[in-house]
Order: sequence, then C-alpha cells, then structure tokens
Amino acid sequence: MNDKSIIKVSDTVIRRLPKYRRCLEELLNRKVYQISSQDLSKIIGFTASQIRQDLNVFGGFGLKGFGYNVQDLYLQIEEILGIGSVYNTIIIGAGNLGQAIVNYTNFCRTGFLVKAMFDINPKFKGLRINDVKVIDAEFLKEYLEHVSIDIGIICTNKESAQEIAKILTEGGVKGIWNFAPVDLAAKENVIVENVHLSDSLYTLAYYINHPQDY
Amino acid sequence: MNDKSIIKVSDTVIRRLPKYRRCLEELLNRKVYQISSQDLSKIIGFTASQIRQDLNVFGGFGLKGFGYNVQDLYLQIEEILGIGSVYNTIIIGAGNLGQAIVNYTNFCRTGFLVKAMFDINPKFKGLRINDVKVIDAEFLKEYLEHVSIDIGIICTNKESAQEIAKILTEGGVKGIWNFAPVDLAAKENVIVENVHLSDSLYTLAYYINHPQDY
DNA sequence: TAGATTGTTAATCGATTAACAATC
DNA sequence: TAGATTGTTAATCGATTAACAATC
Repeated sequence: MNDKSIIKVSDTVIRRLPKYRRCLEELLNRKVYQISSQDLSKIIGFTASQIRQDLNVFGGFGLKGFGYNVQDLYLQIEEILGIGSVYNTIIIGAGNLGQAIVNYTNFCRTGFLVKAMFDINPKFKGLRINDVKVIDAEFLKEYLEHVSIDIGIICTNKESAQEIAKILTEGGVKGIWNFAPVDLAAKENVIVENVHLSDSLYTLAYYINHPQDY
Repeated sequence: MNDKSIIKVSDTVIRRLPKYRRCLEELLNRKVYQISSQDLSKIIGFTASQIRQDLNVFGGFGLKGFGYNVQDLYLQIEEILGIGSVYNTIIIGAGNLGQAIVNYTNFCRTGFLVKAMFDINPKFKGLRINDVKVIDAEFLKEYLEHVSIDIGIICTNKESAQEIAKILTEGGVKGIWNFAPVDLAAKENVIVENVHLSDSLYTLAYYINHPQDY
C-alpha cells in the first residue's frame, strides 16, 4: 500500500479524465496507434506537462522515447473511470428530460442500462419509452427492495428531488445523477453528481455580456 | 477606468455566480431580507472569506457590521450575469434533448426565448413543439439572415455539430450552447459553452468506484 | 548509439483562506 | 458607543508549468 491509496485524487484531475477518453476514442477511430504528450496536447488543449502529470496519478502508461499507445491508454482510462462495467439505473421523472436520457443510446452502449422509469403522473401509466417501462412513483421504494440499482437519475422538479434522493439512498443506490435544479445534500455512502443546466446557460450569458473575460 | 476593467474575472469565480443566484432566490422566497457572509457560507458551502472575495470582484455590495441585503444582492448578481435581458435563441435538433429544452419553461421565464427549432428530419416538418415552429434545417442560414438570434442551442449529433456551429457563427449569433458530445472550437466573437452530459455521468462512475476520493 | 519522450522533482502561478483595519 | 461584519491585504494552499535525469 503506497501513497497513491492514501492521497485523494483531486476533483480537477478526475473531471479531465472523460475528456481524455473522448479524445483517445477519436484517435482510435482515426487509427492513430501512438501519441506523445506533446501531440496530444495540441488536440486536447492541455499542456503536455499537465497530461503527463495527470496520467501519472494513475500509473506510468507511457514509454520513454515513444509516447503512449492510444488503445492501451484508452482502455486504461475506461478502467479508471469504471466504464465497461454494467450499471443498473432508473430514471425518476418521465418528462422530456427523462425521455431524452432514456433515448440517448450512447449511455446504454457504455454499460449504463435503464431498468425502469418512474413518474407520479398517471398519464404515463403502462407506457414504455424506448422499451423501458414507466412505473408509478408510488412503487419506487418497493421496487428498490427487489431490484439492485446502482444509479438513480433524478429528472423531477426541485420540490420532489430531495425526497426522491432519500428513497434512493435508503434503497441502496450507489450514486445519484441529479438534474433537478437543487444541490442535493450528499449522504453517507452515496455519491451525488448535480447537473445544473441553467448554471451553464447563465455562465454563457455572463460571457456574452463580458466577452473580455472569455 | 480602473483595474477591474483590465484584469479578467476568473472562470472559477464566474461559475460560482449562478449558485449565488440560486441560493439568494431561495432566501428571497423564505423572506430573508439580510444575510452575513458567515450565514450564507453555511447555506451555500463556500467559506465566508471566499464569498466576500467573490462579491468584491464586482463591487462592494455589503454593509459593514450588517451584511448583505438579499434582494439587492440577488438583483446585482442577475445584472452581472445578464439575466433580465431578453435573449433570442434557436434550437438546432428537435430530438428529445431539444424538446426537453424547449419545454423547460424556466429558461423562458428568465428571458431566454426560443424563437424556432430546426431539424433535418422531415418527420418534424410543420410541427410545433411548445408553440415553437420546427423548420427544415436547410433554411437555417437563410433564417439567420432575417432574424437576429443571440444564442444557438445545438442539440444535434456530434457529426453535424461543427457545421451547424459554423452556420450559426456566420449568422451572427453571440453564443453557442452546445450539447453535442464534441468540444466546438471557439471562433472569434462567439462564446461557446460546451455541456458534456456523458462527462458528468463518467465522473459519477469514477466516484462510485473510488469513494475514498469523494 | 543518438534522439525522443517519459516520469518526476522543483518552480511558478493562481485560487483559497486567514487576519484585521475600517466602519456601519 | 460597542458589537458585528465588511472589504481588502497578507499568508497559505493547491494546481499548473518548467526542467531535466532516466531510459526506451
């Protein structure tokens, strides 16, 4: 057991990993087999130094004098992120956003399977969306007693989100992907990832009004 | 002209502003009229020191010995972000995500008006979604010659995104809100805000697999 | 081997936190 | 006035960049 298992990996590094993955996927598609940190730098926009620092947090994936094997590095990063495993997910809220997610086939391709959707609105009763059943939200708690779910995706309004998060947590999910415009308090043993689309839009508005800061 | 107009406001500060807004809105709803940086700290999760630093980038909004007037500060932040002005927007891509956005009424409430949607798929021809007309994407360029649009919202696939961005840029939009899973190159005079939902999901997956880093 | 490029340490830069004088 | 709290400077911390020995 060395330092790497004691010292936390910083959030800034972790959030760059998906971009490495995206970039390497693109290189793979272009049949690039090898790349140096310097060439990768030009594509991804991080400095070569930062790329080497980032990757060495997780291991020495490169070869001195040569660079990195693209496929090898891609697979390493998928492994680090935990892509490739299967995650059972459910979506709570069958509105437009919930439907957009269940229809976004790329997630299912990378192992995130939507097992069911839940909604309080009876208009969805018995419906299947992209072959996923919509269940009355009343049965969410019961459902979680019978089915092992890894990730709960909250696409409800702000008002319901905290209560849903509680049911999900007590129901044993490992992570919550939250799209409701509220910062859910992270509970013991549950990872919460809050997505605030409006924050992103307002940031865009800021830069439109202050282009000199961009 | 002082330093504030020369020194760039850092992106980290800017991206905290929407959270201040959200928090202050909540306080306003709870009829809290005044708050100190210390009390705000407990709610928002930033240190009191950081709150005071952040706010002082834009001006001295507080009163010594008293704190901040909630409504005043809320309005100041809306002003800084540029919320309150009207932004004409169009959505390119009328699929689920595009529909989710056009149906998300909160954006329109804060001044972001969707004037039209565009799609290449003829199945949307003549359709209106949430009272917004879907136009054949072929006419996007022409449309932009006649209508002044501030923000283009890209909800297409990765393949079309860069070309759409080019048309939008040449059509004079000020900002692009991009949901296609590709980092669009920012062109002269156009602000690009890339949203990568999958990056967020993969980050969640990372933390589920490495809870000690959370 | 010679050139290239990594992994890693050291230096720099920027962001956060602490401290406190100013002042309501 | 006395207590409270800001605005702002100084200190600390963490993240990025530079440099270079190790080595393929």
